[in-house]
Amino acid sequence: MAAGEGDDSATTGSTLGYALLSLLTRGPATGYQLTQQVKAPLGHFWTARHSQIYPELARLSAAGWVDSVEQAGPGPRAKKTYAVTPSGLAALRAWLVIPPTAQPRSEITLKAYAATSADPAAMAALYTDLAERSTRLLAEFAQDAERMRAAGQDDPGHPRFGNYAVLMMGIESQRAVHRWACWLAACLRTGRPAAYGEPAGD
Amino acid sequence: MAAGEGDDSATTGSTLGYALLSLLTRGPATGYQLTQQVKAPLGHFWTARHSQIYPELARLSAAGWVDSVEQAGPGPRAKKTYAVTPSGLAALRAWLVIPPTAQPRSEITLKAYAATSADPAAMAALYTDLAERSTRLLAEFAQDAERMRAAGQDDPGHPRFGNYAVLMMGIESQRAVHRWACWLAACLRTGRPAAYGEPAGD
DNA sequence: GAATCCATGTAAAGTGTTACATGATTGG
DNA sequence: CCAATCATGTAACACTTTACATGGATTC
Repeated sequence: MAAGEGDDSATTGSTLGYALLSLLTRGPATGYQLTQQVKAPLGHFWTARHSQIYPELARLSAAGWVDSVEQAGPGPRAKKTYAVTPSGLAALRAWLVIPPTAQPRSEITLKAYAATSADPAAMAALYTDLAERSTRLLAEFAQDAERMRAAGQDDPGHPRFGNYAVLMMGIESQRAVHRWACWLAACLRTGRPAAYGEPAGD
Repeated sequence: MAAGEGDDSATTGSTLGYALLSLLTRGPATGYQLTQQVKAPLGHFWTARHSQIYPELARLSAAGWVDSVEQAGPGPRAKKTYAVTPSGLAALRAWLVIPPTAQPRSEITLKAYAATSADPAAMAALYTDLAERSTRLLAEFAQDAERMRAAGQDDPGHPRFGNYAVLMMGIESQRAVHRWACWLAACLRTGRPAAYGEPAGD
């Protein structure tokens, strides 16, 4: 430990840092490009704004987990293209196999918890809308999945297999949301216990 | 607007505030009791620590959305039992019918995005563990659901119908996680695209 | 010439976790 | 007597969102 620079294996990263490293394993990118790439398919399960991404890239760079090269940018500042370093990849690999503990947060489920306090018709409309939204998303995701399978991305050996895996989770989640929202809307509309799995006029 | 106190309908609450109001619609409770109650079934989709709950109760009280009565507590401070006020209930009802926009966050899905960067056997073990965990949770949730149905909580007219609705979402979510984790573990174990819906020796 | 995209950053405010701090009561 | 439960709070830190700030290049 001579100068406190370079690959210090004692450094700990944030989840956002590992998310950015994951994105950079697809290839070098600028902060701006990462901001776009985090939108899909990762955005269904993880989001970050540019205001969070730029400082985090600086931290990753200070930790020696990414390298950057500067080019003349369009604006007043230089454009920086980042790439993962070997120590960054090692850190990512170590983080990946740690079982996650974070609990999910779902505002729509929280609202269901208090469903009986609100107007039943308005709440039923909320969950009917949600069911429609999930139908749209499922159609969209199914198309994406078809395209990925055609490109061989459903093979675990493909470098972008992770994109396919995340999309599959999106499909499973939206199927779950759709079934639940249909059931809940039916309950609230009729005012009586509804059976599960019946689309009921959707 | 005379004194700046009482029910000021312009006040805006945080999601946590509405979560606490939702819990209090089940009946008056202390901050400590709310801390316990937020664990299940709501805890599968929303959590909060006591350090967040106590200050939020103070804010709700200042907004006139809850009332509190003090009793002699066991410790150095008085024990406060909170109850929702009519203006608090009105605020909750208004919030409930606003369509939520917050995106869910899932660390386990984020890790899947970078699955190909890690050791396949270690990653397969991670998702096999996840599948086992979801199996355990599903058995637990099924029992809870059975108990609730026996108590008539599956009726939208029951005051605790929301507990049942949240539990149903828990069941749907865990089913989705189970199918996905089994598929992903099979992919990583065999190194080849796996078919969906086959439990594959679980 | 107006809008959008590319591209980078900072500041302030809000939300959430971990740790600190106190003390009575109950059961083993 | 030790541990857990009941019961309430604060402080410091980490994470996230919203808003502020700049300015070139491209397209309508």
